[in-house]
Amino acid sequence: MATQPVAAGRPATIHDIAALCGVAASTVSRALANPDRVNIRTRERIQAAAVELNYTPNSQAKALSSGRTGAVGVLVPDITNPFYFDLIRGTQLQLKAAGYTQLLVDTEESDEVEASTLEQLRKSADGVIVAASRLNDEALAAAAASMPMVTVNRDVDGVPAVIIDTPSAMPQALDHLISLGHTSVAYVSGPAVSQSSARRWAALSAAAESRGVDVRIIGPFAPKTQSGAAAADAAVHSGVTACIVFNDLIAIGMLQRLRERGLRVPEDMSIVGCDDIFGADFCNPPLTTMSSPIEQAGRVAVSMLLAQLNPLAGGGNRNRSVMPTHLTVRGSTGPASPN
Amino acid sequence: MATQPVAAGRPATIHDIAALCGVAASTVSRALANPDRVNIRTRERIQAAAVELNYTPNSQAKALSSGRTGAVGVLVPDITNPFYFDLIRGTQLQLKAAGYTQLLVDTEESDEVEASTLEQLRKSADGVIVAASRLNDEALAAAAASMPMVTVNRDVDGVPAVIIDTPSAMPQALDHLISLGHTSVAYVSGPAVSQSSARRWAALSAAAESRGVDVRIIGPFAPKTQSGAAAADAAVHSGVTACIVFNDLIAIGMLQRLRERGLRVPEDMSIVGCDDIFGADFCNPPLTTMSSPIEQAGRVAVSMLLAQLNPLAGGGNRNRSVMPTHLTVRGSTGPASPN
DNA sequence: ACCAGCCTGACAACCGATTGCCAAAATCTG
DNA sequence: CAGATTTTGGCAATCGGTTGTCAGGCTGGT
Repeated sequence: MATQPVAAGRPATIHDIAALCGVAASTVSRALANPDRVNIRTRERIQAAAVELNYTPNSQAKALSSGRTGAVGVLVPDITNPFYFDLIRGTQLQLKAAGYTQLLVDTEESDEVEASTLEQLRKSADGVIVAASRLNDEALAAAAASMPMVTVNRDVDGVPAVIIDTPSAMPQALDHLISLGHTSVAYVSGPAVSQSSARRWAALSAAAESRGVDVRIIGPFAPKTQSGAAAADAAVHSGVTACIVFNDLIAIGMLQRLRERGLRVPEDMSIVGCDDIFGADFCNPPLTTMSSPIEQAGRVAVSMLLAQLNPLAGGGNRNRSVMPTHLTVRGSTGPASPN
Repeated sequence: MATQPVAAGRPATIHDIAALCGVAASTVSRALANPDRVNIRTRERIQAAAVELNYTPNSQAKALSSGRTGAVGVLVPDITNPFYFDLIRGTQLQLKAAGYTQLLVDTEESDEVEASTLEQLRKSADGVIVAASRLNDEALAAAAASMPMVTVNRDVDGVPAVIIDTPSAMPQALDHLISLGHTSVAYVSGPAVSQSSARRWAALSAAAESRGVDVRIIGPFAPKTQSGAAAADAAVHSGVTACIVFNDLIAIGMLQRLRERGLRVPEDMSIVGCDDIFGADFCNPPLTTMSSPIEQAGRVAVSMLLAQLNPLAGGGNRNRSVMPTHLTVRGSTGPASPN
């Protein structure tokens, strides 16, 4: 089939179409962009020519003249953290559906990388989705003021956010442990700059107070399985019989460490994770954890961002969306040892 | 601190600098791009002004006029497959170090999505890294001819490739099983269009032949944990005592299924995975698998691509790089049951 | 048939750089 | 000190579109 234009290697431009149809380039631009600004007959000729020449608009040129880039940045602190997989997939799907390109950046848990990335993206993206930002509130608010932004798991005044409501599952988790007979529980905290960790701890300690059980905090720990060893040792040393852990990565690392030390889970120590990441269901023992619709969170974040970009398109401009979370009980929690 | 230019919201352009320094825009461009084309004094004035105005070049404009976009596409079949995490991180780090932006795309295991993505990237990226392509050889070669490309785990004539040499570890794996007394082994194959799976099977069956053991192939199976159930059932039904599995995802799924069915690993069935992904070390039992330096593979792929983009920069233009693989023995393999 | 007013499409400026070409200036040479 | 050579920096075209402005053609009303 000779559908390919005989033309040279150079891809077709708007000018080629114009020449072929005997009209001006601007007319071609209009015919393709806002079709009713152009006579239907001309338009059809142009569209036919565009198809024949296998025309695809040059996105750089479009971006340069229109100011819109058709790209959205997605910033995550650590690409290799499974928690972000589903989030990324959610944003990717929704962005693609809307005709946007996703620029995925791993900010390496660093506020500086995050800040410089945002600065760069100001010019090269129409907006950004920032997951688990490591920036302080001022910096984040400033960045949000300079370009459309949606945060995930980070609540800053005036910045639209998708919040994965893990704190609300904290009482559930605590009650679960209490019902198993635990009275002394540790919260294994995440990075000091993580708002998520702070919120989880706040919710947990409030719940503990109202129930009259002893909950202490240990940490902070980096959100990696490797941190699990230190966390496990700290937990054992603190004498608690159960831990609620900032995230599954650390929790899984703790599982491994406890096993190494000859301690049994859940007989000697119950562990509750957070996020229900890939692996939480098949680690040993399977991890009791808090689950939420992460991929959906990604999709919602994109929708909220697009609503900012096209204010006209209506759709009640929510600026805060909360994703539900629930406790998923598996094998890593059990009755407190009679001790 | 008032480092910020008093200037309006609009970010500084090359013209602002030119005006401030009383030179032409082209001079500014040169001063910043190839500094020795311009008098050192002028250059310093310009650089100072650039700093003062907080100038950052507009990447679209740069791309439009220079033809180079400063972006590299990275295509993976499934973002949520942990195998690609380290690869992605490797490419990201190396690309960032070289001043490139990574455009990460999930092609959803679909050749069509892959093809259309490549088409789009032709205009908006300087090159692409294609991992585990689902395209046929002709389509891939054609795409490679139209833009700089490096493949990962895909060998096509004339296309530079990084090959993760899992096949070379197949004899190791087989010998490991033989030494444990297994004489009847199944290869659990991956997607029919996966060249990796084909190569692994070829290596395995060759090794089996030379050793006189019985190896059969079952599958194909999609590279997801969910496929593990069907794979496990098929393996059990085939009567083998050990499986070498296309990848860890399927292997982990099999572990779960076998447990559900009341079969013990490794007592009733030994399982060898492939890739040593996140989770392989903490699943139950920990998975014997084949490991390679995946992140390094990503970095090498980028280096090879950059070598294509800047041919001058020297650096022996290899067009094929093989990453070593070795067997990592964990708990999922054990002596064959006397049966 | 005449004039107002709407359609249509062309012209040209512009987005923010890069780059070939050329002239003025500075330096070197004899 | 004149002529040759090298620097240095400006002009203007170009990349591929978008968009404001405007003139001419067509329509309709009277």
